[in-house]
Amino acid sequence: MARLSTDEAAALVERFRRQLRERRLPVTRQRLAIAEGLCRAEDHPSVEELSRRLRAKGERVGMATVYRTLDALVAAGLAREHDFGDGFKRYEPLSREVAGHEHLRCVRCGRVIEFVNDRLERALRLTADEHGFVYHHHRIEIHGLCRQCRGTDLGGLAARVP
Amino acid sequence: MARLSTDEAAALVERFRRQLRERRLPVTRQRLAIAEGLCRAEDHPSVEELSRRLRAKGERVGMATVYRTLDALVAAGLAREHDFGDGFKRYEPLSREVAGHEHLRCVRCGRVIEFVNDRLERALRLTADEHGFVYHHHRIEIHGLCRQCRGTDLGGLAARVP
DNA sequence: TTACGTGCAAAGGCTTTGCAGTCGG
DNA sequence: CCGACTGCAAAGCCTTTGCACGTAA
Repeated sequence: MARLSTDEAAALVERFRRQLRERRLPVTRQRLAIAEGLCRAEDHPSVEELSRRLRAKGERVGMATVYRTLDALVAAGLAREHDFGDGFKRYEPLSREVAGHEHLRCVRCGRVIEFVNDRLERALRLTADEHGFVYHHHRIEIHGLCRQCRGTDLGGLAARVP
Repeated sequence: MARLSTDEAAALVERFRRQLRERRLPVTRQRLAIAEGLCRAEDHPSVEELSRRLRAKGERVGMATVYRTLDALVAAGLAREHDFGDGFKRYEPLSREVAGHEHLRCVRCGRVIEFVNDRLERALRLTADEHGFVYHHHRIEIHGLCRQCRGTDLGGLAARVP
């Protein structure tokens, strides 16, 4: 969930550090910087964006390392990967304390906000079961025009054939 | 919806043809072939796959044209675009007669099956509204292991840190 | 010291674009 | 005939990979 408390963020980084140590893998400055950068995020940054923020803080980290570390965080269950159809992936920290949540995205400005609806989630698990599937995960996104953008939009999204 | 009846498929192609004529745009052999190829599909083909099927039928159509025509079909509201996270987009014909539907995808073999749940859809519209969004569209996907694949899987998807 | 990580640049995979030739209306 | 389309190849974007060097343990 974006916007972790300071404690949650610290705990998440600590878990990452522990996982690395347990596996006898080097805990590098870069890995910690990336994990911390992600945990501090209040939104769902892309690799590019996260990289930019680290650079702004004076951290020198190559893009490839950001990609590799985010993959590791996702594999470790400490981060979540999203593709909202912007043409690139976005990431968010995944705290144990915080329940699963879904996303509402503005088609105009790209703003993403979160919401929780347990009933929805239960319904999806049930549906998977009804069709003989073993549930793994799901994806729910609502795309629309946010409050700030609705005034601006004048129907420019009408269907058109090139 | 994949698996359109012959009538629905013909109607969809006819609507495409009409839209083109109305806009004084050329109705080309390629465009019709692509529209028909998509309407005949029983699944959710990628550009690559659709292209391959056309070629198999003896239709010579360049990839760029397939991309451009699918964009046109989507913009015209006659097709739907999906990104199930395979690294490429997939398309399906969108018939007026058929209700909206969601997708259930096998994480192992990629098979996609469809289901309808009006209650879910209403809940999403309501949620958008509650957050001050003007609803545009949504996305619901369930990822799991299908009946055929569940026997094969032995937990090889466990989290791991590289 | 040694195995793994890092950074850079090159390579990949899908999609878009530029342009000369072609064709529908 | 004219404007739009097509096909090819080149370019674009995001992401992954190869490799020499650096560094945590």
